[in-house]
Parts: sequence; C-alpha cells; structure tokens
Amino acid sequence: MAAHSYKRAIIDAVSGEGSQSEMAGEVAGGDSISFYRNSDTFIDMCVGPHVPHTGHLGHFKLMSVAGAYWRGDEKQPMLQRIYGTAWASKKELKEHLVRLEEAEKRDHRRLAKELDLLSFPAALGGGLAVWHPKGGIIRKQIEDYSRQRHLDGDYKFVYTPNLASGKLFETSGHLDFYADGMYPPMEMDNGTYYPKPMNCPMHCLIFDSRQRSYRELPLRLFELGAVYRYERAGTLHGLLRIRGFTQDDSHIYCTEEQLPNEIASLLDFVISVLKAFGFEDFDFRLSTRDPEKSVGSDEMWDLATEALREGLERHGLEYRVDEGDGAFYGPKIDIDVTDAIGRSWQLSTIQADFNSPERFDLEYVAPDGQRKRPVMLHRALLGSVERFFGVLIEHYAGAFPAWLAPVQVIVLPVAEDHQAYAAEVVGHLAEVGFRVESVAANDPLGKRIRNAKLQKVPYILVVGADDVANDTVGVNVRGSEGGPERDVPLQQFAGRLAKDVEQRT
RNA sequence: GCCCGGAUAGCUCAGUCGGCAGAGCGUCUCACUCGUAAUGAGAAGGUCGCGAGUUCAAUUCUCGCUCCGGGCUCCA
Repeated sequence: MAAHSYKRAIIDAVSGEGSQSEMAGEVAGGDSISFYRNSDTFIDMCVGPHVPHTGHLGHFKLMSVAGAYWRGDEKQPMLQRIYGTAWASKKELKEHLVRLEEAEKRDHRRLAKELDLLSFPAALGGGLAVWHPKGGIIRKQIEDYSRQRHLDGDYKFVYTPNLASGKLFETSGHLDFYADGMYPPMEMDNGTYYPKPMNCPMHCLIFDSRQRSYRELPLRLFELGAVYRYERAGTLHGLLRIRGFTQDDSHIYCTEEQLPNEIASLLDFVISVLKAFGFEDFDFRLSTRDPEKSVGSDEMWDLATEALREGLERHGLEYRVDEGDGAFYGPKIDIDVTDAIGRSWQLSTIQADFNSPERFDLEYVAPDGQRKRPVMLHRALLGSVERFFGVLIEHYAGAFPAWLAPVQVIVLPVAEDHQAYAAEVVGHLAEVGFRVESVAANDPLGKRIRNAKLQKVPYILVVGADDVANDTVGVNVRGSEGGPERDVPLQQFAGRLAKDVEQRT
C-alpha cells in the first residue's frame, strides 16, 4: 500500500469528512471496495481478482518497465508499471517466449534493414523514411496494381499539391478540428500556407471547377496523395506510425440516392483489392457520431449512418458498432485485416460526408434543372501506402510473393565454366520482364545459396554442366520442403514464374 | 507529449572505475572452381549520435539536443 500513494489518497478522500473530491465520489459511488492481501506487506485495493498467493503465478518472467498514466489520463500523474508474463508450466512460458521471438523476426523495421528495403536516417528527422531500390520496386508494384484496379473501376486520376492556403483548411474545417495534427503554417507574400493533412479539400476544388451535371455522377476522383500529419514524438513506430505518408485516396461525389449502391460496390472493391495482397479475413466496424467532436445536422448524420449500415447489411457482413468513433464530418466503416499470424490491422476506411459539400457549396444540376447538393464519400483501401507496406512485410515475413519480390530469381553458376550460360539465363528471363540477378562463382555454391535464401528470393536457379548441355536449370523453390528440382527446361521454368506473377501467388 | 532505457566499424554487439577502441559477420584483394544454407589467407574500415561544461586529458563524468526502443496517451 505504501507504494500506492494514490490509492491511499482515494481512501483518505473517501473516509475524509465531507470530502467531495472526484475520486471519493467515484469510489464511494460504487457498490463496494475490494482489497487483496498477497502477503503481510502487500495489500492492494483492486477490483481483482488476484491469485491467492504469488506461488500460484507459476512460471513467470519479468518483461519490461514503463510509465502509465494514472487512470489512463494523460493529465494525471504517471506511475511506474512493471510488466511480466506468467504461465502454468515452464513449457508454456517457453512457448510464449518463442512466439515473441518469432514475431520479432517479422518486425518490419528489422526486415526493412535486413532486406535493404528502406531506412529511417536520423539525419532525415523522426517519423520519415527513405525508400531504397528494393523497397522502391515493391512499392511500385503495389502502386501500379492499385492504379490498374482504379482505372478498371472507373476512377478519374487527379494530382494535387502538397501545400495549400490556410483559407482552404478554414473552409474544410480542418483548422478548427485538427490544427494540433497539422504542421505549423508558412507565412508567404500572399498569405499563410500549410502542408496538407488530407487531400479531400483539393478534390472538392476539382469538383467545383465547373458546373456539374447529374450525368457525371458518381464522380470518383483518385489520387496517391502525400499528406503530412504531426504525430507526437513518442507515438512514432516505423512505417506503422509515420509523419509523411501517401494515401490511396479517393473522393466519390454522388447523389443521395446513389449512396447505398456506391457503398455496396465499394465494399466489394475493397475486399477484392485486399485479397490480392494475401489477406483473407476481414472485420468491419461502423463508427458513429461523437456529438462533442463533430459538425453537421443530426439529419445528415442519420442519413449517412444508415447508408453505411445498409451497405454492410446488403452484403450480409458482420460488423461491430463503435459509438462516437466517427470522423468529425461523418460516420465511417473501418476495415481490419487479419495477418498470417493472426494479428489484426486497420487498413481501409469508407467515410460518408454530408458536411464538406456544404462547406464547399458543391452543387450539381439535377434532371429537373434544379441545383442539388452532392454527397461525398472519402475512402482509402490500403490506407497509407507506407503503413500498408509495413503490414505487408510483417504479413509475409519478408518473403514476398513473386509478383512483389524485388528480386524474383537468382541464378547461380556452379563454377566459372558455367558463368556464360548463367548470363544467358539471366538475359532470357530479364528480356521477358522478370527481375533476375546472377552471382558469380567466387564463393562456394553453398554460401551463395545461403545468401540468396536469407534474402528470401522466391526462386534460386543453380546451373552446372548438365544444364549448359541441355538448356535446363536446377530450381530451388523458396520454402519447399524437398530438395531442388533438377533438369527443368528453362522455358518451362519461365512459364511457371509467369504464372506465379500473373496469379499473384 | 509523458515515464524508463539506449546510441561505439556497413550489420550485431563487447569495452574503456577518464589516458587517442575490439570481436564476429559483411566489404575489398589473392588463392580455391566447387551441384544445393557459411572455403582459406591477408587488408581496408571508427569525429565512440550532435553541442556545451568539468578536467592536464572526455567515447567514458555532468547538462542540453537529436534519433531509436518498450510502454502510456493520442491518431480527421
């Protein structure tokens, strides 16, 4: 109890005559207060339960210490918390520790370094990354795929700048609601400018650039847009929490009547795109209005919330409702994916917005010639390309499928005599568009195999005298249990790789 | 932002109770020419994160800053 002066304070406050402190009121308002005694010297006021005595903890290991705000409120003092893990048996404890080690091996920050994908140089500043060639080619594959899907989905590609006048963010409401998350303004000769924290205000300007007809709706504007948001220093975490990132962002302008259909087809689109990246399990969350932190009429909110709900229900999707978790301008559906080791990541978001069209005074001409207000949907599928890549690295543990792998094939000549043939194989595969490298026989074959495996290359081809004679290759498939496949005709291998790439497996 | 911890070679890390710093891996050179997860020998490689202070002397002690890690809080 001596170590829990705050609990002492609660008890004093509760027992103190006429005390009206918040804590006292809160505790005294409950049905009862429970105490647990684990030894003569450790008595804890706690809702419990506690184990009868520490012997029941079984096999444990202390893991870390960290600060934690009293009652989870950052305005309150900070306490020291000691974290440990306890298991019934030594075996289970050990298994848990092994699981932690495995998770650490897929940490995207570690793999990004090991696989030379990207880095976070201190000289660049916190929460900012530079992409190296191998990370860059993967990113290009991701973005190219996204662009292709959006082309197919009748999205219109737009580009907008990284800075905008403060007036734009006054109009959009961001300066009112989100100034803390925006970078400080730049004063220039003709006004005040901010790095953009969102793309939507600019897309609204594009909509508003001329008179719009109902015939144009839904108008789907798409951009891989870089945004900058101030994240507090202690919250930064590799690619998963970063200060500059790129959204696969779209704003869809449609009529109120089109909204349910548009949401329904969006849900299909999201799921289909995420599945291409190897995700199979999805969780849906519907977030509703927080009256304290929102704008717009109840009518608008109800309409938008119902449209989202209808979209989910039309698909028969199970979803959870997060009351009060909506954006300031509207309700949303967030989509979480489950990765290869069962962890959940929030990626996609679909947000209804009746507010921005109002603020930007957007209109279209209806069939009857009347001017009407469009409805707007914000949506991102990957969310942030940077964050998505971080999740993808962890999902695949760095072993990217062939269509994403920075190097798809490494060709290893058994000895110097086979070098010329290895170069031929490389030339042939490169010519048809594969990313392929060769490593000369300066080191023993075993070592070169090992290095290629550590780089998680999908296919390692070994070529020796037999292969030179017969136009074949020895194929090592990443992760295969059996030994290498010998004497595979080169054309046959090329066909197999092409199929992998095409099917994104 | 807050609490605790950290920053030494390209990477992983040891070390200096204050006296111009080390290993393994990697890199480079030479030899080896090898059929499936580490060939051998040699060499190069460091403003000991940045800035101030104390000291005859600071990578080491003190202070400030930057960046990183584990949490907390926050995340349109």
